[in-house]
Amino acid sequence: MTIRDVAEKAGVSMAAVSNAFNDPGRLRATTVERILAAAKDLGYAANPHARALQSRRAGVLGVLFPQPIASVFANPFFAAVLEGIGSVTDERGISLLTLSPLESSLERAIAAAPVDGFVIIGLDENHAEVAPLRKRGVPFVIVDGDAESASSVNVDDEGGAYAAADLLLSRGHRHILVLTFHAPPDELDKDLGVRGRRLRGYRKAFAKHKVALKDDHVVRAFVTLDGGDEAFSVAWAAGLRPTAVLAVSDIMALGAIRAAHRLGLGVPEDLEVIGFDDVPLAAESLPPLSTVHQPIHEKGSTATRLLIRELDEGGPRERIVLPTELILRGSTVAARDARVPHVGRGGTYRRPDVVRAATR
Amino acid sequence: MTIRDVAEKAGVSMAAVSNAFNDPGRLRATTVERILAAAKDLGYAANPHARALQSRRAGVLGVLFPQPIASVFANPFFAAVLEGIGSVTDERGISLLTLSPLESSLERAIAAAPVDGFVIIGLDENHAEVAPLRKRGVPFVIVDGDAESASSVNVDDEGGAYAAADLLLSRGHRHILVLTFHAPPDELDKDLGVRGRRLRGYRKAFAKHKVALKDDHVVRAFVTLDGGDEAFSVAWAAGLRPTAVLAVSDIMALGAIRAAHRLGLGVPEDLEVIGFDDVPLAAESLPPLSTVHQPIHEKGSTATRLLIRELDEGGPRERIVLPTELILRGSTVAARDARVPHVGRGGTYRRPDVVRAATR
DNA sequence: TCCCCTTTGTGAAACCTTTCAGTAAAAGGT
DNA sequence: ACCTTTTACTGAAAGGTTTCACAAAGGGGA
Repeated sequence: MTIRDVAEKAGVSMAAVSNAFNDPGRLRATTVERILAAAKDLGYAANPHARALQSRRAGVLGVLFPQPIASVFANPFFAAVLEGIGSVTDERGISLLTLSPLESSLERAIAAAPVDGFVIIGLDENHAEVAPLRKRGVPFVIVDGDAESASSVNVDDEGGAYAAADLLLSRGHRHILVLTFHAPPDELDKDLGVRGRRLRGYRKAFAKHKVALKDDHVVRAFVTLDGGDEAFSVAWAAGLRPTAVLAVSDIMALGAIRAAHRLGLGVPEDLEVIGFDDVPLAAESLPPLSTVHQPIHEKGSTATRLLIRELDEGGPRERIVLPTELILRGSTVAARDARVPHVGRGGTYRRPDVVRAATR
Repeated sequence: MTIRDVAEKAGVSMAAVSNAFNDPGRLRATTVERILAAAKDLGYAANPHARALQSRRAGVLGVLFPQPIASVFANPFFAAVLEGIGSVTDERGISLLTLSPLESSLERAIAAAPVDGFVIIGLDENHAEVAPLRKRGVPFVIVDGDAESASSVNVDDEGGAYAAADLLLSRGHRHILVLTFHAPPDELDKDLGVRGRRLRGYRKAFAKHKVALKDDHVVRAFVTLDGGDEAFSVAWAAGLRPTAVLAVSDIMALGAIRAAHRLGLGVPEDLEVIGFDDVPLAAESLPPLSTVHQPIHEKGSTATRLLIRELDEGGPRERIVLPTELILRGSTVAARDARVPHVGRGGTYRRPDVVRAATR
């Protein structure tokens, strides 16, 4: 079933058929009708590859994740970003093709992906994975990463992290466990990207308070519930006795809380915890997680809009930094509202008024 | 940068360049090297659309979800299926293109998707969305749905549901709230698909125990945490006082538990709850959720393997039904292990030994 | 030395659509 | 009635790859 069959059946040229679908205004209404009827009769559907080849538009955007798909779905943060991306592509009839590094040959997959552009998450522009894209001349936008030659969308990681650490240090904590991502293999000791910026924020607060952040108090883990759980458990088993936890990701913070509970620690009375991201789950956990809010959804939607604009009009590159905000819930002893939420069976749970503090 | 440029630079024909990449054995080793070097020099990357058009292979599989992307990610079940799908596509260097019904014009998106085949989740073959696929002649496999003309992968929904309801009824419950999906608009009163089969399983058990399942005890909700929460809350507000809950989805069951806690009910002592799916989260919740286990991961991987086989060799259609298994954890008073897990702050939580009972 | 078979490589068609320049006819202006 | 626009449509090129039948060169056996 090709466009030629439809053209013959309708007694018009192939060009007319093409126009009937893509620009019906150019044809007489009755002709359009006749063509469409013929197409329907024949069960014709345009070949997407041929269309993409000729029109240089596939109607597909690629999304490149920094982690294997399994952990991507394990972390609500990515789900939220994806949702933000989807909200924009959706209204334009654009589809999403997701790629993650597990793919046996990621480079090959990236090179072969039938997409118009890429949203890259958590990878710096000079990352190896980005090269094939540039080679192909496929435009991309980077979320949570630095870029010179492309647009990027980031948040004020450093400011948010600083605010979180500052609060804990101000409350007198001196043994704070910092939970951070595992470093990608190629940047083992550099503190690059999001991880680096958040760590830098913590460190700045430590410096301000003249408190030392010892190396053994900075532990790396997988960005999953289990990762946070294990990291805290291991630190505890190693004899560390932190009174507070700073995690660069909510999901890790939640894991740490789970471990703490298992070890008989009460949160927040024995251990105060502040995460990062403010994923939807953070407000629902027991206790609700204090965290650094970032506009995750907006991150995705903004990046996508930028990319589409670049695709459509060759719009200018932009470097966007969205604000963060410290949100105090039940996993810290709230600054203004000291009531500890009642947790447990049979009781009525009341969420304390949320305390917000913009980080800038 | 086209294949022609590379051919010129390497002093060979375009066909030779193509072969150098796709079938190097046909060329002398030194020639291949020369061509590859030229390609690298020029930064050549094959155009995916042209390749797909000619070779009739895009290296992309579509995944069609039954719900808007937001709720898809909100439900760990889909994440697990996707993971199963990904585990297979991954080792073959195939990419995944995800489509969900929110897309302004789903039909158009489906028709235009540059994919080789589709894994359809939770939609019956005669669903409107499937028509454009058939029209295009794109092969597909259906997960959690019926199909005559295509392969399908399902689980023993009815058996699993029966086992869950049977247990609750055997324990003497007479006021059981059943939580089910919202029906898609086009099958409002028919009990089709997964939902229908699970409901049928419940009903069968009720019949066996000669207990009436009243209409107002079957409530429909969104398949999210909030959906389950709201459904239970509304039922409670309407004066219903169930002593047990059967949910056709874990995530809804978890939502119901949250609502129950908020209403001051203890689970399992005031309310026993059994979900369906056994998503990873089910074992982690407080209390751990009793549920009907289904091999979610396997569902995805099996379907994908089937599809790929069909694509490669035109393999025969198959209709696969995987077993389910009732798993008793903390949200029911365990049959063999009556200890109620200690829940709450500061305590040590011990998971009771899991009790397993195959549904067939 | 002759014939046949491999090896290595080529030319051109095919894949199916969109687009661009252009034509024929109808409409509009004076 | 003649010229200019506009409308409605067409023919053919272009997009970049793979594939298929075929050719040239080299090798081996008798």
